[in-house]
Amino acid sequence: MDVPLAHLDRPFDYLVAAADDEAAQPGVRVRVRFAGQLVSGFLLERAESSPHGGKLAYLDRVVSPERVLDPEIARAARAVADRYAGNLYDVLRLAVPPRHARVEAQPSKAPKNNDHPSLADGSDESDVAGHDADTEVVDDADELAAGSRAAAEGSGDADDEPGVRAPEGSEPGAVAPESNELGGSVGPDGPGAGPEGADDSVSSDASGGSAGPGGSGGGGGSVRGDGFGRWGQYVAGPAFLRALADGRNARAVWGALPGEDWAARIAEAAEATARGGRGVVIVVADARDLERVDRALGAVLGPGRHVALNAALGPAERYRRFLAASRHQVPVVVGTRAAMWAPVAELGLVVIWDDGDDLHAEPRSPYPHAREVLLTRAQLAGCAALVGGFARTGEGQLLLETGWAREISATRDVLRRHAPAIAPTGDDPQMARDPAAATARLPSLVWETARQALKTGAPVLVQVPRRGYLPSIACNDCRTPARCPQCSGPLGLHGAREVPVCHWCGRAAAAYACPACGGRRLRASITGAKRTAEELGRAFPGSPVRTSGRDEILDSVPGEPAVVVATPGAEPVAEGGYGAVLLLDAWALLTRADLRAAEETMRRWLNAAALAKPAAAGGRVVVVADGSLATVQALIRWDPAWFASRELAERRELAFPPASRMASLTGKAEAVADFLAIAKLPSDTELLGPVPADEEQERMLLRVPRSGLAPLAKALHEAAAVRSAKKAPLTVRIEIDPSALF
DNA sequence: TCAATCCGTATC
DNA sequence: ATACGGATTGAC
Repeated sequence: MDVPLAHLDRPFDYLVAAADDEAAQPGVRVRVRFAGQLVSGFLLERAESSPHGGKLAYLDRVVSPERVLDPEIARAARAVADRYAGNLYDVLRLAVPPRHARVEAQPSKAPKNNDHPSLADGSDESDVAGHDADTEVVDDADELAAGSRAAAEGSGDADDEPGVRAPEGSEPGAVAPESNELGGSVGPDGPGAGPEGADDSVSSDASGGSAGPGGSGGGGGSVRGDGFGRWGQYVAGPAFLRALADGRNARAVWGALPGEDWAARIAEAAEATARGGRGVVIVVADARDLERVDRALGAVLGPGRHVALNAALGPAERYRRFLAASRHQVPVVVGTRAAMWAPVAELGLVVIWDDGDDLHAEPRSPYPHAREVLLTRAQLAGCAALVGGFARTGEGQLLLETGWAREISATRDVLRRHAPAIAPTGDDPQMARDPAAATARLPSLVWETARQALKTGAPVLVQVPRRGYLPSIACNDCRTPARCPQCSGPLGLHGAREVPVCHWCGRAAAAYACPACGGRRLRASITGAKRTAEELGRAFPGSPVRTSGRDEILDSVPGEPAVVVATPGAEPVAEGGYGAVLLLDAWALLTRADLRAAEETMRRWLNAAALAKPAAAGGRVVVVADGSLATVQALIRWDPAWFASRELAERRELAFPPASRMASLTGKAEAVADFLAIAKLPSDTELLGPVPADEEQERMLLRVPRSGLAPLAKALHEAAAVRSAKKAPLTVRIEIDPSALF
């Protein structure tokens, strides 16, 4: 029910009048009288009786017979709300788009074609008009128990509900189960799910060699193909597709080859799943990626078999496409973040592409991340999952290390055939010190590489940093980022003060000395250097300069000589691939005041470098940085797996997420203090802070071991419930896995 | 002794 | 949030 109070975050039972009996099915929107006023809600479940002692009221009305809340979504939403210490209704608001009555009434013409005149829903009959509940049948009125038990209160008592049985310690919401057997074999078995849950998921399968000899990674037409097509280039690729077609719940983390037409690969995976009679949900980060997958799906599936959900759609079109999925007229849904909640019949596969992109983090309470939502759905539904990207996140690595998922990647051999030649320029202190005027001093390798590429008739991509990164500090001598000696949080310089202060715990590090070299002097990091790139462009008068950035993003550029200047995430695809990719943002990226700085740098570099031609076709990548840095090493060798494993190991050592889990509490100082006084935090909770936040607020960070997230989330939600029950005037914002950790 | 008010608690 | 009940206070 649409009440914002944490202590009312549970189902309530109502009687159903005989007139509503038919329409009042699980999943419909309802209006009920609650505490004297009419509120909206969803009907979760019908039941014969209620455990509620007091008197029951009648459902005020069924808003519409459309069953917009799929039971699978309802269960996942409850799990996600629990994981994020949020209210179920807040999650449902994200999951079910606002109703559009006119669209709902229109004959359900499926998106593009769709022939069958759909199920004849006698919806004309079920008008929601007048009905007086009171008179008629008081006694044999059904009662709708809104699932007191069914909603998987997670905690409550030990009586769990059949569907949500999960192995001990392997909370679906948690990114990776603590303990687990072979990937997926322990997953709960949905009611009519396919063959017995057994799956040896992606067994290694050496049949990869038969890949098409096509060579060039460029998006050359043929998408369809022989057997497993391009998936054959990956170890375990064919096995994965076979598992999808057979309806087994294989789960994989996929590192795409440079130049890969990844959208086509995803479409093929979707097609295999749909061929096996199951549904697919695909989530990508932005509209450009969506466009690519949309096209690829159209090519592979044919018309009318999928819908694309885009945040930019108007309410009517958005609801129309949602209904197409909800009414099971299409087996495949692709979209940006909000599509993570798309209902499909018989969920068989969830896919997320480039899960490190911060657009996957939902900005509305309770701030669930698309990867977590999709993996929770996969876990609960016992279906397959694919986490793909050129880069690999710490979370992706964790899925592999815990055995929850298997790796899909190419052998070094295959990789070598696809990768561009990548080289560092070596550290360039002048560049670092004075980026704005550095053009003349750009390492000659950069110039040479660009010039040669243009000469061969290919475009050149220049990746430059965006402005406005948070200033952080690093050792002036060796540039090791300065971290708090107490809690390993990043240090920053507040105002003109000279003493660095920890962004996390607020402690001043007066006597800071660099742990790497002992240096005592600190320097602020670089901000932007766009001008550098513009000057660079002007240095090649023969070639046009095109820019792609926040204001105007280019989808693609032709395969002709041009200098393309782009900020991370806005790089256009080049027809036939870029002859050269120049990465000029090393220091700005690497010294960012974010604990994910290195991972994010890697992701952006790989995403840009993946657009280059293979080395054999002349593709070159130059990164302006010191080749001895681990991040640069990983790029040169195109080894995101090595990098992610190293990164995760380091985070384990420093107790950073996802090796540990964090939550943040933000609010007025008194409110945060009150909250903490009430909360019964698990004993292994570590408190960091408080640290000042915006608008006279402060922020407290809580840290627990990775396996301890569920109890922490529960404790936080309970504390919020106590506070809302006693009408605490000042609110505290709870964020689990806060995205901006600095 | 009754009525107006305050506080705490439940809200199906 | 609101709405209700039971306790409390104050005036007749």
